[in-house]
Amino acid sequence: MKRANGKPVKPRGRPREFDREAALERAIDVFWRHGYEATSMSDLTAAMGINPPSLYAAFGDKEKLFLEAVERYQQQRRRSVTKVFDEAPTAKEAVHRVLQDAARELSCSSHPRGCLLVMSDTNCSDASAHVQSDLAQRRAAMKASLKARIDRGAAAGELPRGTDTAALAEFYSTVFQGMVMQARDGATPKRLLATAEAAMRAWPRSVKRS
Amino acid sequence: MKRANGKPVKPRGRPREFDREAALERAIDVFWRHGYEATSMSDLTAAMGINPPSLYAAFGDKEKLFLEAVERYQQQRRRSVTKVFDEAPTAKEAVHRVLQDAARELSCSSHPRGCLLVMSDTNCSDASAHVQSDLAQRRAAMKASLKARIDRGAAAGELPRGTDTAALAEFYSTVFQGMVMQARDGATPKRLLATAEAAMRAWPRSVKRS
DNA sequence: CTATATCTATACCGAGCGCTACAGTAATGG
DNA sequence: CCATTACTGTAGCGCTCGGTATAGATATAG
Repeated sequence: MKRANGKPVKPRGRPREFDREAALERAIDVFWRHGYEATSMSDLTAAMGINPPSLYAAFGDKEKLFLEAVERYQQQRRRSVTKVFDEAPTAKEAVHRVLQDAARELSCSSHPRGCLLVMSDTNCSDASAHVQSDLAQRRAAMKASLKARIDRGAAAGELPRGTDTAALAEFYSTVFQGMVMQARDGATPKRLLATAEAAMRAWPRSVKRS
Repeated sequence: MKRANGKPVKPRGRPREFDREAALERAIDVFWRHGYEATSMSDLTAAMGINPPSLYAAFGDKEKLFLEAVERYQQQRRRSVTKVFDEAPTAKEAVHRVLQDAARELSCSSHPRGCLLVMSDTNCSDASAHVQSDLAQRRAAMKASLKARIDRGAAAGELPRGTDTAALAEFYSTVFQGMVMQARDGATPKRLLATAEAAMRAWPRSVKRS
């Protein structure tokens, strides 16, 4: 909490006893496992180790808590993807590494299977339309950043002339989202890596037979 | 309703007034839109045009109704896929046509987006573990039948020696499931078809450079 | 110290959940 | 015609949902 001049403001009353960030991490885990609607407030309070009023005071309501969890989750993911995009020498190598990382992450045993951003708003009643559109926008942004990296490669002459970079980004987004669903069904890192390798065979090759 | 000897048994009391199959079709539509848990009994009775006791008498309970809806949905899908598998001259052509059909079906405006089998148990509480494992088995069976068609092509010499047909089936299942998620986010038939074409570029090519 | 602010825990709100008991009705078999 | 059967709609069961009012405790500011 800071003032407009940047100086931190000491909160007046009794300070919060639980660690807000740690509680948010617990919430991410529960939403990750069951999605937005199928996670109940009592699931959340139990996992976060706090009582309902503390949750509402700290996070607003269930929807705000979920969106904050999603934002935090996405920040972490974005960091790793951005790193790969920056460090990989070519667009192809960038996509390759992102898929390889995804294969490992999606099936990692230290957290729930799959991807919070892709899965958690799949089964919703009409009451959660706002959450659904928020996540859809985030997914669209992911796809756009992938396209931007591919466009950078295209501008560097890495791709055949006239390559449809939007379609290419769409294809690799599709493969990623498919890998998420496979991971949900228990796919091993090995099998996911094999799928990633197969997907890379679809990368456009220059037509050299002229 | 038939007796053991195959002779139809006339039901004794007052016959049901609504069309059981039509009601089941309506139920499929609702589950397709919202998934298993996010669909409420009142959603179902409203869509099916019947009252709760009629629903329970005809279908058992919510879980039985859902599983019957899934079975009927899958029967229809299986018919079309089996037809393509039988008629296509090669495994590659079979996979190609299945993906093209999927691109059209998944984004068809005459029914909900996406695929009931892939999506409807994504966000579940622990109470629906049985439904989840049932659907996971069905998805595994779909993948197995795809592998069987690819194996048939491999046996006919269509694929390079040593091709991992299980990995190939897994890859195209992954692409299909990814297309389902793209369709859920509003992908057009055109974009889905482009993704299907991209996926076909990953089909194994014989190494002819010797 | 007092006044204030915000924490904590308990207990509870109205609403909706999946499901069913009940009463009334209507079509059948004998 | 009557007994049987299973339909129909209503009304409500116990339970959980997301969310909150309340009361007591505790750390701050002045």
